[in-house]
Amino acid sequence: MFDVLHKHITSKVSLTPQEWEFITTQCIPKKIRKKQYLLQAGDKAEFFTFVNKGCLRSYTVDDAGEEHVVQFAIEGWWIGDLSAFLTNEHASYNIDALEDTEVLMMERDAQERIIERVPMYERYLRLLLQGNYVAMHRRLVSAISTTAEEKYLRMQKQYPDIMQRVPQHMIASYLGLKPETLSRIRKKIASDK
Amino acid sequence: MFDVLHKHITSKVSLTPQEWEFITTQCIPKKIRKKQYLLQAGDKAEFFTFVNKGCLRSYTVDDAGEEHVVQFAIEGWWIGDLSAFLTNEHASYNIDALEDTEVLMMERDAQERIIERVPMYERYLRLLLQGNYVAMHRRLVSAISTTAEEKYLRMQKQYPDIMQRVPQHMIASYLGLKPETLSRIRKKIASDK
DNA sequence: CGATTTTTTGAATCATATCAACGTACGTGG
DNA sequence: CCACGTACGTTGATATGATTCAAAAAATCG
Repeated sequence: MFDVLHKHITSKVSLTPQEWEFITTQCIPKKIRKKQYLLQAGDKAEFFTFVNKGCLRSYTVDDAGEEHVVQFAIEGWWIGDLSAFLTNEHASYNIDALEDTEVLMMERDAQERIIERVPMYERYLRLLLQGNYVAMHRRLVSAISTTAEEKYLRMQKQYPDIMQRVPQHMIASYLGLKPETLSRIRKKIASDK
Repeated sequence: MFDVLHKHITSKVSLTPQEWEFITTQCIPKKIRKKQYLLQAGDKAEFFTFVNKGCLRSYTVDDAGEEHVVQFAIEGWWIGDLSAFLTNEHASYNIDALEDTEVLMMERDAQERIIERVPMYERYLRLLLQGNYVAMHRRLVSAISTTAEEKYLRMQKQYPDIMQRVPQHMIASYLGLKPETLSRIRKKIASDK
């Protein structure tokens, strides 16, 4: 049940068995069926979520009613509206399941309890935030300064596992492209070989 | 000399006079002439910089030799290669001065000394990082899902002060546009009124 | 199996980039 | 302080990349 999380944390920091035991007491396991919401825009963002199995996606809806995928998360990823979680505000994203999914939910208070009891946990969170920050920055530079094809190739290289399991039109959305455009790019790449 | 920084920190957290005094001892004031580099890609990112007066910009250079402006910073802003600073790696950005500029430089060790002595300083940093994160996220969504004109208008709304003092082609670069395109957008907006 | 969603394809259109030329502002050395 | 050279911004013509709209083919779901 907690294997994936244990592996993830101990790949970054060391824990004593007691510390790990405590962390597990703070997680709320939950199963989510495909298409079900985990979080909706406007909800209080009371928790952050670790994916044990399955696949989730977060997205915003703009004024024109268009969905924009913000993030995908598969096994071993955290997902949530980080800025809302940190600032204790209402979520501006929706999160839903693209497959039947098992997650561990951690409430804000639970995070704080862990930080108090497990000194290395704060470092783990900082590393997580940093990694997130760096990845987002790369994505921003790519979004601003490359063509659609380059964006697609870059994503394929960086997240090959995700490409294989999420619908193509959501990848298009993540990249800021129209589904038709992505379809044509794929065709072109295939024929280039 | 330290007024701007004092105002900035105390707008987010409270400090005792002694704490503030200590912080000032950890800052290295420096003057930078227009066009001079503060940091070059490949340098060790040993410090983070607070702008007292003037204007700086950070940018990357891509494989094709094109510059991409990552950030501007005027009075009251921090600037640096945050990911390199946090991870203690080499900078991937350049930072140079767009005007004659006065900064306070803070080394990594200095930040750590302050964190030790001034408990609220860590919270200040966290708030800074969060704000940064949220702003970057908005910029990303804007980059992915809006037209050139919308990006320009959004930036004008969010950073009117910066628009007035940096060269137009750098704003274009920040937005991921060509200078000619930005010129035409401005013309169109002016005539729409 | 039928119904719905997703992907593909085509043609027309729109937004932005490119290339080239020109005018203007700017700062730099004489 | 002036004059020259370089940067910068604007404009026009054209090319390219991406979107839009419509429809058909393919995949998935119940």
